[in-house]
Amino acid sequence: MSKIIPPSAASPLPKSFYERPSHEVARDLLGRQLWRRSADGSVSGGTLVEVEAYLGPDDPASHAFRRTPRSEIMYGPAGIAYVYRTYGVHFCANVVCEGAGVAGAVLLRALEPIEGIERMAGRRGPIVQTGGGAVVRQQKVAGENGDEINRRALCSGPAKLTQSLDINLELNGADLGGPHIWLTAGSGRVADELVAVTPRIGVTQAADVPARYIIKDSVFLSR
DNA sequence: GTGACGATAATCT
DNA sequence: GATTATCGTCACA
Repeated sequence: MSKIIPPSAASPLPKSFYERPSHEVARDLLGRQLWRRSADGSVSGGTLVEVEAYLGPDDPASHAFRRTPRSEIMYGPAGIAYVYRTYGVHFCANVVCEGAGVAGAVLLRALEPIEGIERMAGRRGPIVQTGGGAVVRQQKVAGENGDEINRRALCSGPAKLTQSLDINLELNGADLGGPHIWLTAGSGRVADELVAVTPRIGVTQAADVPARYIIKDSVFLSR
């Protein structure tokens, strides 16, 4: 019996992958694979299908539009994670790009779940206690009697993705070469014919700038 | 299928 | 004190 080698065991992408402008990195991240090893040792992850590029002082939608303590990480070296909390209740995960001194990052918005799907579903719901004690019912991810998990409901949005993969503020600044979080080449750079670019979602500034890169026929996109 | 709404805390002005 | 790179629920069509 030969042991099956999971795709998460592949070598992490090199630092040089991230040391490029955000738009290039974003485009090239499609089809690559994101992996997360939780404290219990389990690995979850899958193939990226939707990302957004964020720039520096020229991009009003970017946190790095102003250089502040929070955005300082986007001005630092490439190849590390930038994780922040939004709306008081969710996390978003980014990949820092460019060289030290130049701000840039790519927001990871959606992926096709491949490994650790049961764990993802467990982290996603069906019921969660919020900080204030309120009980919030979440989108249905599994049937009443242990039916098949709805893989589309797990990582089809930036905050769903972080919840499914157990990504939180502890990972802010983490090296994307592992061991807690890493990216691998997947099946390689996806063909241009599969890629589309649209305006970014949910931003109020620069709302018409095309910077959202998607695998256009994927069923695992947000929305 | 669409649109309004609230949760909730870090960050910045 | 205002804003926010979101999500799930509800009402309605």
